[in-house]
Amino acid sequence: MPANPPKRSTYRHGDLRNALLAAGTELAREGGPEAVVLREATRRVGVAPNAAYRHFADRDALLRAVCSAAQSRLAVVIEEEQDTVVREGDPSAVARALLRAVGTGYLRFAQTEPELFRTAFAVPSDQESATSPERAGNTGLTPLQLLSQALDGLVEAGVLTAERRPGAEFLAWSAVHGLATLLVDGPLRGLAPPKTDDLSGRLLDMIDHGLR
Amino acid sequence: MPANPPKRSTYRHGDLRNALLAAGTELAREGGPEAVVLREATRRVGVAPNAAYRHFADRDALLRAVCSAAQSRLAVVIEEEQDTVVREGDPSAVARALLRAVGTGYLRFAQTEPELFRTAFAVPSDQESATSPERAGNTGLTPLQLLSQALDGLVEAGVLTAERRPGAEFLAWSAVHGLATLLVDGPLRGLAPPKTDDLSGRLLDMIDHGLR
DNA sequence: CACACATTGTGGACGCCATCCACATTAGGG
DNA sequence: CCCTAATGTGGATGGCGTCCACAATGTGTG
Repeated sequence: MPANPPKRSTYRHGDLRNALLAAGTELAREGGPEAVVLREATRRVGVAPNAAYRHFADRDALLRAVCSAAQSRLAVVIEEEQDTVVREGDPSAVARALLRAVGTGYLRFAQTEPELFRTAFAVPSDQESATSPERAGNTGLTPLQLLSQALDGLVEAGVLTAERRPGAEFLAWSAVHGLATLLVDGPLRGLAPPKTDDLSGRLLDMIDHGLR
Repeated sequence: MPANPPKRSTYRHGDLRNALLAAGTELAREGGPEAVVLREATRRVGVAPNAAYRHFADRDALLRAVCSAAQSRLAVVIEEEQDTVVREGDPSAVARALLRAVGTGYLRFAQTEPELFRTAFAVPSDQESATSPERAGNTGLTPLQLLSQALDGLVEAGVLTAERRPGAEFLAWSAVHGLATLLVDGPLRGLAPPKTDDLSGRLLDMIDHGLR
């Protein structure tokens, strides 16, 4: 007999959509996308299962919202990483450091919040959703847009030729995303930080070198 | 009242484990890992749901078996791609072509059988399972081992220094795997073959160039 | 050759989940 | 102040994974 269920005094909750989103995100953080379960989310919020249907069409809609929130978190982590870059001196070095920061932040997020990272990519996206404001960080840019911006910077700084620019985001993204998933899900799971940092560094070198 | 259910004459099935594995693989091919459902697999085989438990500890065990089968398919596709490489002339060119074939086969599999590809990486693996014979192709090597072999070839041919060799499989794998998932699950979903081939080619160039 | 026993398949039940319909409660606008 | 639309509740349905008891069958032993 749990006295726990956070009973409301009011019949209305007042902010149920956000509360469910938060609960769902917490579930995702704990157990990945499979753990985002409607009934459990409503339970945690202290509301009947059906109440969720007033705010989300179905479980998948909730999962999509959680996914967007996770992407937004990822964007913020990348932004934080980019904020540590000193923007003085050789412009081409700065541009390269800003690109590198995208990868570093991406990989840091994957390793710090593996389940949330998995959730961020659990629902198939497309070109549209990859630029949806819901998935943006503090700068208003999504992870993909932050990457694109960094690559534009490379061109401006003359590090990358305009000819090689189109589609370069997908090459860089592929490499970083691939390593992230191998570290989180794949055979590299549970690799210790010194080794992971080495691999990450070498991968970013490969991009830096191979993109040109 | 479906007259369909393939009734057996014998009480014993005879090869239920394999039949379930085949049914599960078919489900995966149609709908990815989530579609690998015990009850549906038993239904297709014409057996009671519980019968599955004589051969698999639980649903997850079946999924793991399907996953291994999918990895094995992937290995075969890579092998097929490598078989098209003419092994004459400049040894370094051959070595590089053999590495390229790994990537090409990998990406071809992902695009040809997207759901099966997703399933192949649905269950978290580790260093051990990545070399399990269950995941091997006709040569007895798993996808990861085929890649390692190709990289060893690069060193032998003098294309890659021994110093850069250790861990190189994870760099190359990251890039290819990342692109594959972006094409299957991510924002590149539904990209048309001419464009995907272009991207794939450029990615493999990036690896070829950036690994050294 | 018969019979006990381990193996393999069946039937039925339980609890969890997503989802639907009908109903209850409440906030706000006419 | 009351009517209506929005929001939360209760109860039901059907699917799923899994467990237990039981039935059918293959097999090795005396």
